[in-house]
Amino acid sequence: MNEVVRQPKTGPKTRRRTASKEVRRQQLIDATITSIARNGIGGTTMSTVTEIAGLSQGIVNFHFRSKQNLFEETLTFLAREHHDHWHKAYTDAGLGALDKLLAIVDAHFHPVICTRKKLSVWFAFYGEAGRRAIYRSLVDNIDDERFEISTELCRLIIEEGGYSGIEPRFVAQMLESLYDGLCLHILMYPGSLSRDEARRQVRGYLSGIFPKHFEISPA
Amino acid sequence: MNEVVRQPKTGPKTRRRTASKEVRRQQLIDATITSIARNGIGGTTMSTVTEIAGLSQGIVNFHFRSKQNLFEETLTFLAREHHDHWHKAYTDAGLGALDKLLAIVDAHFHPVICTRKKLSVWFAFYGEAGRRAIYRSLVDNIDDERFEISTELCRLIIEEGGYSGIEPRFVAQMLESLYDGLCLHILMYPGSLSRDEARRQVRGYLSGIFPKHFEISPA
Amino acid sequence: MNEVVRQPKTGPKTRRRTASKEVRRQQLIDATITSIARNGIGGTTMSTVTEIAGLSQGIVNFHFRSKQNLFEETLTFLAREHHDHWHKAYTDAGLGALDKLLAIVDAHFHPVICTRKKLSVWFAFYGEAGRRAIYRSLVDNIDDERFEISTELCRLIIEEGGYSGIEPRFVAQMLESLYDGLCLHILMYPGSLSRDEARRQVRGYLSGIFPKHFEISPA
Amino acid sequence: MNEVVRQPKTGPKTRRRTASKEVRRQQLIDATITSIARNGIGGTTMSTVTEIAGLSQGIVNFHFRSKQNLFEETLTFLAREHHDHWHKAYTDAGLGALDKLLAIVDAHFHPVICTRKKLSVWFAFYGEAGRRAIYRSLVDNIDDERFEISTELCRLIIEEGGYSGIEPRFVAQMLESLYDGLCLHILMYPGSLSRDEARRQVRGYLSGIFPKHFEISPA
DNA sequence: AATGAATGAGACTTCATTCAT
DNA sequence: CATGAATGAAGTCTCATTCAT
Repeated sequence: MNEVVRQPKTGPKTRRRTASKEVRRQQLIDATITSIARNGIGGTTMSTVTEIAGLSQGIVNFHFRSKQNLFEETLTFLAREHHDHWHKAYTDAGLGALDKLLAIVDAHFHPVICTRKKLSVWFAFYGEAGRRAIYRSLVDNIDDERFEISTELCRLIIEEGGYSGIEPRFVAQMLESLYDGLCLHILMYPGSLSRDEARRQVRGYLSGIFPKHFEISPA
Repeated sequence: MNEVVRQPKTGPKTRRRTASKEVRRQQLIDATITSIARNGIGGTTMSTVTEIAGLSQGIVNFHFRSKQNLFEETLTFLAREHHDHWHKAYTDAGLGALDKLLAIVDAHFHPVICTRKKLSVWFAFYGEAGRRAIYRSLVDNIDDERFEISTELCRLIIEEGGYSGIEPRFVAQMLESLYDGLCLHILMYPGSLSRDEARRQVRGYLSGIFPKHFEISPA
Repeated sequence: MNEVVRQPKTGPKTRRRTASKEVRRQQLIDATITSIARNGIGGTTMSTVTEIAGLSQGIVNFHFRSKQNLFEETLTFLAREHHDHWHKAYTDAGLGALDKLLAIVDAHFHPVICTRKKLSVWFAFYGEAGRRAIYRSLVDNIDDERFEISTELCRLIIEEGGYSGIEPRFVAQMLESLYDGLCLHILMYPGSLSRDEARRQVRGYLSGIFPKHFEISPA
Repeated sequence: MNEVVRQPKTGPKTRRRTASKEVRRQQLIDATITSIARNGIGGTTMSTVTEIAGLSQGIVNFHFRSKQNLFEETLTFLAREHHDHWHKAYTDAGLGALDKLLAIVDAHFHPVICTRKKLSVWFAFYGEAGRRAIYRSLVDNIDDERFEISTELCRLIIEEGGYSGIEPRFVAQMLESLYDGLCLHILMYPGSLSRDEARRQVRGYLSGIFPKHFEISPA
């Protein structure tokens, strides 16, 4: 009664019925970023994320263990992306210390990195005690690495220029604070401060500190 | 939507103290700040606040209309306190423009203002789209006022010193970003950056910009 | 406004049965009717409803959006049931106008329709300003339809019998008031007035108004 | 040290500093009726009542024992008022049985009695199981009295007119149902049915039942 | 007699997580 | 792999009642 020759539903080529694990994960991380930007991290629920991703409710707990984990992986993703970006810029830049430093500066305000969507996530983690701790456990080493590199570059620049009375760590600290302060302003007053103006602010600061290096190249 | 006639099962166990409306309100605002610092704004519930205040659950809705309103009044309180502080410093400072500007700078890092508890609240509002809008509606005019004053002071200083190539608004913008960036670092890395170091960072920046004004008094 | 990451403390103790959306909705509507009859609409809480339905607290907000919506859908269900009942009776009745009118009358006191449980719901909506408005927005068109049909039937009966001094709308209005008044008495004094006696009351009234039509068939 | 001759603060005439108990109670009952009409009985809180009365929160529990008691006293007040009204009309009416019956009918639709505000309270009590029980415990004897009187009047009228096939209790029951049904329509569709039309409906019914009695007196 | 701040039980609602399908 | 119905803890808010003043 059932002699019809059945053919396998899934041929060797159509075996992958659904997206691969990695694709799904990235899809959900992107949706999380979008949702945090749109609804805030407190207004971001499994529903908002999965709805933006166009997937079903329960899938987050399937691919990530929990909401907490989803958030951590989202931050990790952004941190890695950010790191890769400035690190590549730093590596690819010219040989001069200033060039390398400016490459790092510019990386912070690159259109791919310095998005209001992504800034929303960063400041979501800055905004709450518990998440600040998570941030530190996940991102501190990256921040430290950049700080050390920046400090060393400043040291070289100071050496090159024979500047006096300038502490490399002091400048590096200044830069880190400026990145955050300017990004906060970009996030809060979108119309009032553009990425490019922010970049120029930092460069303006550096040109004041290292005047000899900026005499020729106004950038 | 409920209309069941309720009668309290348990008589009052603790004697009730009656305090003036203003005292209770401040008590609850203080508890809110403490709770936000301790648990984050998302982890701050009516329970955490009233427990810290040593009062009963329902009292917040009695004195403030809602949790949302409590948060807004808390921010308003801090904004007013902050404003009064720097504004008084600005008024009381010596007649020189730089003195006034430095007074404003110092006010930002004053031990009463620049507490990690209070910073927690500020950055809680920076951390989420919805709350950023609330922040702006409540604090923008204060921020604007300070920005205008700082800009004008910079203009005067530039005029006095005959500095060239410096844009007053540029410096004022820089200062605002620095306040935020440095405060974020104080909040995130308590051991690594003290209020005093932060203050010195800003002064160091200004001494680089306005060297003539700093020749004699290195502060 | 809360964003604490929650994790259920207790694993699921009862196995979860998954039913179709429509089945669950009807189950909850039935439970709502039962609860309103038992506890009143004010004493009907999400707990009473879900307990009667044997389901968990949160399920009402899952299938209906809110308690308010649950109540509205419950009323809509009863209104539709009632309408379908009298309308079918009206359609199925013999060709005579009186037959059709009596069919409508009888439908009001049919054992499936005229339950104390269901009457409880109707009068719950009559009992409060806000709910009266909801009732009107949901049921008015049905009531209007019946009123128009009844009026037309009365007009035909008057024509047939050559009755004088009788206004069709007047009789229809009388009938509508009688339905409500009698149902209220059934609801309030269960032992004192049966559905059947109520039906006979209305028929008695009509036989007084339209004597010729009742000469032969006393019903 | 304290030899000043003190005079009593409260002279014999100004002793009553505040309104008498009865005045306060009535003030609160009136406010309760207004609130029930405006907010529904479920939306009526101690606050809505005391606010309408222009008094302080805690006063209800002072003059009435509880909210429940306030509601019961409000119903009792209305029941007594209603009873006094129709009973006086019944007593004052002409000697004829029909006159007395019509006096009772008219009393139900008197402008002082048949207010939407007051109807709101009646139907609030009809609308919920628990309150229906309270209604019965408080008002049943009044309703019974009126039913018996009406029945007796109908018996007399039937006797006088020599009507056949009419059951006095049947007519009395009809009248009671009509009162409720018509009042419900007045409450729900204010524009559509006036007190006067309602009164005419009942009279129209009676004129159909007792035609001989209405031959001469048309109104 | 009156006020109104305070209490706390309980209502509605949200939502992370689970799991039958 | 994926879906989405279901659970239940926890949060916000309301409000009858109490009682110091």
